[in-house]
Amino acid sequence: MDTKLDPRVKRTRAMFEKSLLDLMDEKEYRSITVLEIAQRSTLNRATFYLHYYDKDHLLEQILDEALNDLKISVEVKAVEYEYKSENPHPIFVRLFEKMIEKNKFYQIMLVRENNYYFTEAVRKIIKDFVKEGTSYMRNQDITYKVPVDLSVAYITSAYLGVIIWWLKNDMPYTPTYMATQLTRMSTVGPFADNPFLNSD
Amino acid sequence: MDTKLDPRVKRTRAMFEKSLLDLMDEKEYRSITVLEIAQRSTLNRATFYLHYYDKDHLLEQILDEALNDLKISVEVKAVEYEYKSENPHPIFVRLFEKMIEKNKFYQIMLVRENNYYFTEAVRKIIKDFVKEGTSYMRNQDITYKVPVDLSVAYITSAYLGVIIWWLKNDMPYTPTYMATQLTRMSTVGPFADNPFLNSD
DNA sequence: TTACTTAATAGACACTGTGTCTTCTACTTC
DNA sequence: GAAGTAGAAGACACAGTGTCTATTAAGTAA
Repeated sequence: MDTKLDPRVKRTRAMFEKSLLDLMDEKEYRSITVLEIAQRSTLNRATFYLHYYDKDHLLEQILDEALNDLKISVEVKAVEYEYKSENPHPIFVRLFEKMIEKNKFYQIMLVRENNYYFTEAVRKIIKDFVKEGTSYMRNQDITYKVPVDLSVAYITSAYLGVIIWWLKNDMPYTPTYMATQLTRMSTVGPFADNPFLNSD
Repeated sequence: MDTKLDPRVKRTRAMFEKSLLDLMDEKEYRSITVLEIAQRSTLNRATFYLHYYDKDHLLEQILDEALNDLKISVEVKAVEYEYKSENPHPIFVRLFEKMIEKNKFYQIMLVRENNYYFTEAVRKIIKDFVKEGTSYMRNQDITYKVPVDLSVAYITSAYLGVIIWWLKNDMPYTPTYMATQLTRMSTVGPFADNPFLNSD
Protein backbone atom coordinates (compact mmCIF):
# COMPACT_ATOMS: atom_id res chain seq x y z
CA MET A 1 0.00 0.00 0.00
CA ASP A 2 2.99 2.26 0.34
CA THR A 3 4.92 1.08 -2.68
CA LYS A 4 1.89 0.98 -4.94
CA LEU A 5 1.65 4.77 -4.95
CA ASP A 6 1.90 6.51 -8.30
CA PRO A 7 5.43 7.95 -8.52
CA ARG A 8 3.95 11.31 -9.48
CA VAL A 9 1.99 11.33 -6.23
CA LYS A 10 5.04 10.46 -4.16
CA ARG A 11 7.05 13.17 -5.88
CA THR A 12 4.29 15.76 -5.51
CA ARG A 13 3.74 15.11 -1.81
CA ALA A 14 7.45 15.15 -1.11
CA MET A 15 7.71 18.51 -2.87
CA PHE A 16 4.83 20.02 -0.88
CA GLU A 17 6.33 18.75 2.35
CA LYS A 18 9.75 20.13 1.56
CA SER A 19 8.30 23.48 0.52
CA LEU A 20 6.34 23.93 3.73
CA LEU A 21 9.37 23.03 5.82
CA ASP A 22 11.55 25.45 3.86
CA LEU A 23 8.98 28.20 4.27
CA MET A 24 8.65 27.51 7.99
CA ASP A 25 12.36 27.99 8.24
CA GLU A 26 11.96 31.47 6.78
CA LYS A 27 8.70 32.78 8.22
CA GLU A 28 6.06 31.92 10.75
CA TYR A 29 3.53 29.24 9.89
CA ARG A 30 0.54 31.54 10.33
CA SER A 31 1.66 33.81 7.53
CA ILE A 32 2.31 31.05 4.99
CA THR A 33 -0.35 30.64 2.29
CA VAL A 34 -1.27 27.66 0.14
CA LEU A 35 -0.32 29.69 -2.92
CA GLU A 36 3.19 30.21 -1.51
CA ILE A 37 3.60 26.51 -0.81
CA ALA A 38 2.48 25.69 -4.34
CA GLN A 39 4.74 28.27 -5.97
CA ARG A 40 7.71 27.09 -3.92
CA SER A 41 7.01 23.55 -5.10
CA THR A 42 6.59 24.67 -8.71
CA LEU A 43 3.25 22.97 -8.51
CA ASN A 44 -0.25 24.25 -9.02
CA ARG A 45 -2.38 25.44 -6.14
CA ALA A 46 -5.25 23.19 -7.28
CA THR A 47 -2.90 20.22 -7.07
CA PHE A 48 -2.41 20.99 -3.39
CA TYR A 49 -6.11 20.42 -2.75
CA LEU A 50 -5.89 17.10 -4.57
CA HIS A 51 -3.73 15.88 -1.66
CA TYR A 52 -4.65 17.87 1.43
CA TYR A 53 -7.70 19.49 2.95
CA ASP A 54 -5.69 22.53 3.94
CA LYS A 55 -2.33 23.80 5.20
CA ASP A 56 -2.85 22.22 8.63
CA HIS A 57 -3.41 18.83 7.05
CA LEU A 58 -0.07 18.99 5.24
CA LEU A 59 1.70 19.99 8.44
CA GLU A 60 0.02 17.13 10.28
CA GLN A 61 1.40 14.65 7.73
CA ILE A 62 4.88 16.06 8.19
CA LEU A 63 4.61 15.89 11.98
CA ASP A 64 3.26 12.35 11.95
CA GLU A 65 6.21 11.20 9.88
CA ALA A 66 8.64 12.89 12.25
CA LEU A 67 6.89 11.37 15.26
CA ASN A 68 7.10 7.95 13.72
CA ASP A 69 10.79 8.41 13.16
CA LEU A 70 11.26 9.54 16.76
CA LYS A 71 9.20 6.69 18.20
CA ILE A 72 11.31 4.15 16.32
CA SER A 73 14.58 5.47 17.67
CA VAL A 74 13.19 5.56 21.20
CA GLU A 75 11.70 2.08 21.06
CA VAL A 76 12.75 -0.38 23.75
CA LYS A 77 14.63 -3.04 21.86
CA ALA A 78 15.69 -5.36 24.66
CA VAL A 79 17.80 -2.75 26.38
CA GLU A 80 19.29 -3.89 29.62
CA TYR A 81 19.32 -1.09 32.13
CA GLU A 82 20.12 -1.06 35.81
CA TYR A 83 18.03 1.66 37.47
CA LYS A 84 20.35 1.96 40.40
CA SER A 85 23.36 2.95 38.34
CA GLU A 86 24.50 6.50 37.82
CA ASN A 87 24.36 6.07 34.06
CA PRO A 88 21.35 7.48 32.28
CA HIS A 89 18.93 5.23 30.43
CA PRO A 90 20.22 4.63 26.87
CA ILE A 91 16.77 5.33 25.42
CA PHE A 92 16.79 8.73 27.04
CA VAL A 93 20.19 9.45 25.49
CA ARG A 94 18.87 8.43 22.09
CA LEU A 95 16.07 10.97 22.39
CA PHE A 96 18.63 13.78 22.65
CA GLU A 97 20.68 12.31 19.82
CA LYS A 98 17.65 12.30 17.53
CA MET A 99 17.01 15.92 18.39
CA ILE A 100 20.55 16.88 17.51
CA GLU A 101 20.28 14.96 14.26
CA LYS A 102 17.15 16.91 13.24
CA ASN A 103 17.75 19.94 15.41
CA LYS A 104 16.47 22.50 12.92
CA PHE A 105 13.18 20.66 12.67
CA TYR A 106 12.78 20.29 16.42
CA GLN A 107 13.75 23.89 17.04
CA ILE A 108 11.05 25.07 14.65
CA MET A 109 8.29 22.80 15.93
CA LEU A 110 9.00 22.73 19.66
CA VAL A 111 10.54 26.17 20.15
CA ARG A 112 9.71 28.75 17.49
CA GLU A 113 6.26 27.52 16.47
CA ASN A 114 5.51 25.83 19.77
CA ASN A 115 3.24 23.49 17.84
CA TYR A 116 0.68 22.05 20.23
CA TYR A 117 0.02 18.79 18.37
CA PHE A 118 3.71 17.99 18.08
CA THR A 119 4.66 19.12 21.56
CA GLU A 120 1.93 17.03 23.15
CA ALA A 121 2.99 13.98 21.12
CA VAL A 122 6.57 14.40 22.34
CA ARG A 123 5.24 14.89 25.87
CA LYS A 124 3.41 11.58 25.57
CA ILE A 125 6.62 9.80 24.56
CA ILE A 126 8.46 11.28 27.54
CA LYS A 127 5.55 10.50 29.83
CA ASP A 128 5.60 6.82 28.88
CA PHE A 129 9.31 6.76 29.60
CA VAL A 130 8.82 8.44 32.98
CA LYS A 131 5.98 6.08 33.85
CA GLU A 132 8.23 3.09 33.23
CA GLY A 133 10.68 4.48 35.74
CA THR A 134 8.06 5.07 38.41
CA SER A 135 6.47 1.66 37.92
CA TYR A 136 9.91 0.13 38.39
CA MET A 137 10.22 2.07 41.65
CA ARG A 138 6.87 0.83 42.90
CA ASN A 139 7.83 -2.75 42.09
CA GLN A 140 10.84 -2.24 44.30
CA ASP A 141 8.50 -1.29 47.17
CA ILE A 142 9.68 2.27 47.15
CA THR A 143 6.89 4.47 48.42
CA TYR A 144 6.01 7.90 47.14
CA LYS A 145 5.24 10.78 49.42
CA VAL A 146 3.86 12.79 46.50
CA PRO A 147 0.85 11.34 44.58
CA VAL A 148 2.14 9.36 41.62
CA ASP A 149 0.06 11.11 38.94
CA LEU A 150 1.29 14.44 40.24
CA SER A 151 4.90 13.32 40.33
CA VAL A 152 4.65 11.87 36.80
CA ALA A 153 3.25 15.20 35.57
CA TYR A 154 6.06 16.96 37.42
CA ILE A 155 8.92 14.95 35.97
CA THR A 156 7.41 14.79 32.47
CA SER A 157 6.95 18.57 32.33
CA ALA A 158 10.42 19.12 33.70
CA TYR A 159 12.02 16.86 31.10
CA LEU A 160 10.05 18.36 28.24
CA GLY A 161 10.68 21.90 29.44
CA VAL A 162 14.41 21.36 29.78
CA ILE A 163 14.58 19.74 26.34
CA ILE A 164 12.90 22.82 24.86
CA TRP A 165 15.26 25.06 26.86
CA TRP A 166 18.21 23.02 25.57
CA LEU A 167 17.06 23.31 21.93
CA LYS A 168 16.38 27.03 22.33
CA ASN A 169 19.92 27.51 23.62
CA ASP A 170 21.45 25.57 20.73
CA MET A 171 22.11 22.34 22.60
CA PRO A 172 24.92 23.48 24.93
CA TYR A 173 25.38 20.03 26.54
CA THR A 174 25.89 16.54 25.12
CA PRO A 175 23.06 13.98 25.02
CA THR A 176 24.72 11.84 27.69
CA TYR A 177 25.30 14.83 29.97
CA MET A 178 21.69 16.00 29.56
CA ALA A 179 20.24 12.56 30.23
CA THR A 180 22.48 12.20 33.29
CA GLN A 181 21.54 15.56 34.78
CA LEU A 182 17.82 15.09 34.19
CA THR A 183 17.91 11.65 35.73
CA ARG A 184 19.77 13.08 38.70
CA MET A 185 17.30 15.96 39.08
CA SER A 186 14.33 13.60 39.17
CA THR A 187 15.84 11.20 41.69
CA VAL A 188 18.29 12.82 44.11
CA GLY A 189 17.62 16.49 43.28
CA PRO A 190 19.98 19.27 42.24
CA PHE A 191 22.12 19.50 45.37
CA ALA A 192 25.47 17.93 46.13
CA ASP A 193 24.28 17.25 49.68
CA ASN A 194 20.59 17.63 50.25
CA PRO A 195 20.12 20.29 52.95
CA PHE A 196 16.47 19.45 53.45
CA LEU A 197 16.82 15.84 54.41
CA ASN A 198 17.62 16.57 58.05
CA SER A 199 14.67 18.85 58.62
CA ASP A 200 12.35 16.34 57.03
CA MET B 1 -4.48 59.29 32.13
CA ASP B 2 -6.74 56.44 33.06
CA THR B 3 -9.61 58.43 34.52
CA LYS B 4 -9.62 61.00 31.74
CA LEU B 5 -10.89 58.45 29.26
CA ASP B 6 -14.17 59.18 27.54
CA PRO B 7 -16.80 56.99 29.24
CA ARG B 8 -17.94 55.83 25.82
CA VAL B 9 -14.44 54.51 25.13
CA LYS B 10 -14.26 52.69 28.43
CA ARG B 11 -17.64 51.13 27.84
CA THR B 12 -16.82 50.14 24.26
CA ARG B 13 -13.51 48.52 25.16
CA ALA B 14 -15.03 46.66 28.07
CA MET B 15 -17.71 45.33 25.76
CA PHE B 16 -15.22 44.13 23.16
CA GLU B 17 -13.14 42.45 25.84
CA LYS B 18 -16.13 40.71 27.35
CA SER B 19 -17.35 39.58 23.93
CA LEU B 20 -14.04 38.03 22.96
CA LEU B 21 -13.80 36.22 26.28
CA ASP B 22 -17.35 34.93 25.93
CA LEU B 23 -16.66 33.74 22.41
CA MET B 24 -13.42 32.06 23.50
CA ASP B 25 -15.46 30.17 26.04
CA GLU B 26 -17.61 28.81 23.23
CA LYS B 27 -15.23 28.22 20.32
CA GLU B 28 -11.56 28.25 19.50
CA TYR B 29 -9.83 31.60 19.08
CA ARG B 30 -8.71 30.86 15.51
CA SER B 31 -12.26 30.60 14.25
CA ILE B 32 -13.51 33.83 15.84
CA THR B 33 -13.93 36.76 13.45
CA VAL B 34 -13.92 40.49 14.08
CA LEU B 35 -17.48 40.62 12.81
CA GLU B 36 -18.56 38.09 15.43
CA ILE B 37 -16.89 40.05 18.20
CA ALA B 38 -18.62 43.22 17.02
CA GLN B 39 -22.02 41.59 16.72
CA ARG B 40 -21.70 40.02 20.15
CA SER B 41 -20.87 43.46 21.55
CA THR B 42 -23.79 45.07 19.68
CA LEU B 43 -21.15 47.40 18.28
CA ASN B 44 -20.09 48.13 14.75
CA ARG B 45 -17.19 46.34 13.12
CA ALA B 46 -15.64 49.67 12.10
CA THR B 47 -15.68 50.71 15.76
CA PHE B 48 -13.48 47.72 16.53
CA TYR B 49 -10.76 49.12 14.26
CA LEU B 50 -11.03 52.46 16.06
CA HIS B 51 -9.58 50.71 19.12
CA TYR B 52 -7.49 47.76 17.95
CA TYR B 53 -5.27 46.83 15.03
CA ASP B 54 -6.75 43.35 14.90
CA LYS B 55 -8.12 40.45 16.93
CA ASP B 56 -4.68 39.62 18.34
CA HIS B 57 -4.31 43.14 19.66
CA LEU B 58 -7.56 42.91 21.60
CA LEU B 59 -6.50 39.57 23.08
CA GLU B 60 -3.14 41.05 24.05
CA GLN B 61 -4.89 43.82 25.99
CA ILE B 62 -6.98 41.26 27.82
CA LEU B 63 -3.94 39.12 28.65
CA ASP B 64 -1.90 42.10 29.82
CA GLU B 65 -4.65 43.08 32.25
CA ALA B 66 -4.83 39.54 33.58
CA LEU B 67 -1.05 39.37 33.94
CA ASN B 68 -1.03 42.63 35.83
CA ASP B 69 -3.65 41.27 38.18
CA LEU B 70 -1.63 38.09 38.70
CA LYS B 71 1.63 39.95 39.27
CA ILE B 72 0.01 42.09 41.96
CA SER B 73 -1.27 39.11 43.92
CA VAL B 74 2.10 37.40 43.69
CA GLU B 75 4.11 40.45 44.68
CA VAL B 76 6.46 40.10 47.64
CA LYS B 77 4.99 42.41 50.24
CA ALA B 78 7.35 41.90 53.16
CA VAL B 79 6.52 38.25 53.49
CA GLU B 80 8.55 36.46 56.13
CA TYR B 81 9.37 32.98 55.01
CA GLU B 82 11.66 30.38 56.50
CA TYR B 83 13.09 28.28 53.67
CA LYS B 84 13.86 25.37 55.94
CA SER B 85 10.30 24.87 57.08
CA GLU B 86 7.99 22.28 55.62
CA ASN B 87 5.41 24.95 54.85
CA PRO B 88 5.21 26.21 51.31
CA HIS B 89 5.99 29.79 50.42
CA PRO B 90 2.83 31.92 50.90
CA ILE B 91 3.38 33.61 47.53
CA PHE B 92 3.31 30.26 45.84
CA VAL B 93 0.02 29.45 47.55
CA ARG B 94 -1.40 32.76 46.37
CA LEU B 95 -0.60 31.83 42.77
CA PHE B 96 -2.85 28.78 43.02
CA GLU B 97 -5.55 30.78 44.77
CA LYS B 98 -5.60 33.32 41.97
CA MET B 99 -5.94 30.52 39.44
CA ILE B 100 -8.91 29.07 41.27
CA GLU B 101 -10.48 32.52 41.46
CA LYS B 102 -10.23 32.95 37.70
CA ASN B 103 -10.06 29.29 36.78
CA LYS B 104 -12.18 29.54 33.63
CA PHE B 105 -9.88 32.21 32.26
CA TYR B 106 -6.70 30.29 33.10
CA GLN B 107 -8.11 27.06 31.75
CA ILE B 108 -8.87 28.72 28.44
CA MET B 109 -5.54 30.54 28.07
CA LEU B 110 -3.11 28.01 29.55
CA VAL B 111 -4.86 24.76 28.69
CA ARG B 112 -7.35 24.91 25.84
CA GLU B 113 -5.79 27.71 23.78
CA ASN B 114 -2.28 27.09 25.06
CA ASN B 115 -1.60 30.77 24.34
CA TYR B 116 2.14 31.24 23.90
CA TYR B 117 2.31 34.89 24.98
CA PHE B 118 0.37 34.25 28.16
CA THR B 119 2.04 30.95 29.01
CA GLU B 120 5.49 32.44 28.65
CA ALA B 121 4.53 35.40 30.83
CA VAL B 122 3.32 33.03 33.54
CA ARG B 123 6.50 31.00 33.11
CA LYS B 124 8.52 34.16 33.72
CA ILE B 125 6.66 34.83 36.97
CA ILE B 126 7.33 31.28 38.15
CA LYS B 127 10.94 31.48 37.01
CA ASP B 128 11.55 34.61 39.08
CA PHE B 129 10.08 32.84 42.07
CA VAL B 130 12.26 29.76 41.51
CA LYS B 131 15.36 31.90 41.03
CA GLU B 132 14.77 33.53 44.41
CA GLY B 133 14.80 30.13 46.02
CA THR B 134 18.00 29.03 44.32
CA SER B 135 19.79 32.29 45.11
CA TYR B 136 18.83 31.79 48.74
CA MET B 137 20.38 28.32 48.58
CA ARG B 138 23.60 29.64 47.11
CA ASN B 139 23.80 32.28 49.84
CA GLN B 140 23.62 29.43 52.32
CA ASP B 141 26.71 27.90 50.66
CA ILE B 142 24.69 25.00 49.37
CA THR B 143 26.38 23.73 46.25
CA TYR B 144 24.63 22.44 43.17
CA LYS B 145 25.67 19.33 41.35
CA VAL B 146 23.49 20.25 38.39
CA PRO B 147 24.26 23.54 36.56
CA VAL B 148 22.08 26.27 38.03
CA ASP B 149 20.55 27.47 34.74
CA LEU B 150 19.60 23.90 33.93
CA SER B 151 18.11 23.30 37.35
CA VAL B 152 16.15 26.57 37.19
CA ALA B 153 14.76 25.55 33.79
CA TYR B 154 13.93 22.14 35.24
CA ILE B 155 12.03 23.37 38.27
CA THR B 156 10.30 26.19 36.39
CA SER B 157 9.04 23.83 33.68
CA ALA B 158 7.96 21.30 36.27
CA TYR B 159 5.98 23.89 38.24
CA LEU B 160 4.34 25.35 35.14
CA GLY B 161 3.59 21.93 33.70
CA VAL B 162 2.01 20.70 36.91
CA ILE B 163 -0.07 23.87 37.20
CA ILE B 164 -1.40 23.29 33.68
CA TRP B 165 -2.02 19.63 34.53
CA TRP B 166 -3.85 20.72 37.69
CA LEU B 167 -6.06 23.20 35.77
CA LYS B 168 -6.76 20.63 33.04
CA ASN B 169 -7.93 18.17 35.71
CA ASP B 170 -10.23 20.73 37.35
CA MET B 171 -7.96 21.57 40.29
CA PRO B 172 -8.20 18.30 42.25
CA TYR B 173 -5.97 19.52 45.13
CA THR B 174 -6.02 22.63 47.32
CA PRO B 175 -3.59 25.52 46.78
CA THR B 176 -1.70 24.75 49.98
CA TYR B 177 -1.43 21.07 49.12
CA MET B 178 -0.18 21.85 45.61
CA ALA B 179 2.38 24.35 46.82
CA THR B 180 3.58 21.89 49.46
CA GLN B 181 3.97 18.98 47.04
CA LEU B 182 5.75 21.05 44.41
CA THR B 183 8.13 22.45 46.99
CA ARG B 184 8.80 18.94 48.20
CA MET B 185 9.38 17.63 44.68
CA SER B 186 11.95 20.31 43.94
CA THR B 187 13.89 19.86 47.16
CA VAL B 188 13.76 16.35 48.57
CA GLY B 189 12.13 14.59 45.61
CA PRO B 190 9.04 12.40 45.42
CA PHE B 191 10.13 9.53 47.63
CA ALA B 192 9.44 8.90 51.30
CA ASP B 193 12.99 7.64 51.70
CA ASN B 194 15.30 8.37 48.84
CA PRO B 195 16.59 5.06 47.51
CA PHE B 196 19.29 6.68 45.42
CA LEU B 197 21.15 8.48 48.14
CA ASN B 198 23.13 5.41 49.18
CA SER B 199 24.35 4.58 45.69
CA ASP B 200 25.42 8.19 45.10
C1' DT C 1 -28.35 75.91 27.11
C1' DT C 2 -25.48 76.25 23.50
C1' DA C 3 -21.48 75.24 20.90
C1' DC C 4 -17.54 72.45 20.29
C1' DT C 5 -15.45 68.03 20.17
C1' DT C 6 -15.10 63.32 19.71
C1' DA C 7 -17.28 58.41 19.40
C1' DA C 8 -19.92 55.28 17.15
C1' DT C 9 -22.83 53.93 13.00
C1' DA C 10 -23.74 52.40 8.42
C1' DG C 11 -22.50 51.21 4.24
C1' DA C 12 -19.17 50.84 0.52
C1' DC C 13 -14.65 49.58 -1.16
C1' DA C 14 -10.47 47.06 -2.70
C1' DC C 15 -7.91 43.29 -1.51
C1' DT C 16 -6.21 38.69 -0.03
C1' DG C 17 -6.81 34.03 0.61
C1' DT C 18 -9.74 29.82 0.44
C1' DG C 19 -11.79 25.86 -1.56
C1' DT C 20 -14.14 23.99 -5.69
C1' DC C 21 -14.81 23.00 -10.49
C1' DT C 22 -13.93 22.33 -15.47
C1' DT C 23 -11.22 21.59 -19.47
C1' DC C 24 -7.03 20.21 -21.31
C1' DT C 25 -2.43 18.00 -21.35
C1' DA C 26 0.99 14.64 -19.89
C1' DC C 27 2.40 10.63 -17.36
C1' DT C 28 2.02 5.77 -15.76
C1' DT C 29 0.54 1.23 -16.08
C1' DC C 30 -1.16 -2.87 -18.20
C1' DG D 1 -0.98 1.50 -27.90
C1' DA D 2 -5.11 2.29 -24.96
C1' DA D 3 -7.16 3.31 -20.60
C1' DG D 4 -6.82 5.49 -16.44
C1' DT D 5 -5.15 8.96 -13.46
C1' DA D 6 -2.22 13.13 -12.06
C1' DG D 7 -1.23 17.76 -12.71
C1' DA D 8 -1.84 22.48 -15.11
C1' DA D 9 -4.38 26.55 -15.93
C1' DG D 10 -7.79 29.51 -15.22
C1' DA D 11 -12.33 30.86 -13.45
C1' DC D 12 -15.58 31.10 -9.72
C1' DA D 13 -18.14 32.28 -5.40
C1' DC D 14 -17.23 33.26 -0.93
C1' DA D 15 -15.50 34.87 3.66
C1' DG D 16 -12.88 37.92 6.11
C1' DT D 17 -9.81 42.01 6.51
C1' DG D 18 -8.70 46.73 6.90
C1' DT D 19 -9.82 51.45 5.28
C1' DC D 20 -12.67 55.39 4.26
C1' DT D 21 -16.54 58.71 4.14
C1' DA D 22 -20.69 60.75 5.50
C1' DT D 23 -23.98 60.90 9.18
C1' DT D 24 -25.86 60.56 13.88
C1' DA D 25 -25.30 60.52 18.85
C1' DA D 26 -23.10 61.38 23.11
C1' DG D 27 -19.90 63.81 26.21
C1' DT D 28 -17.56 68.30 27.68
C1' DA D 29 -16.83 72.89 28.80
C1' DA D 30 -18.16 77.93 28.41
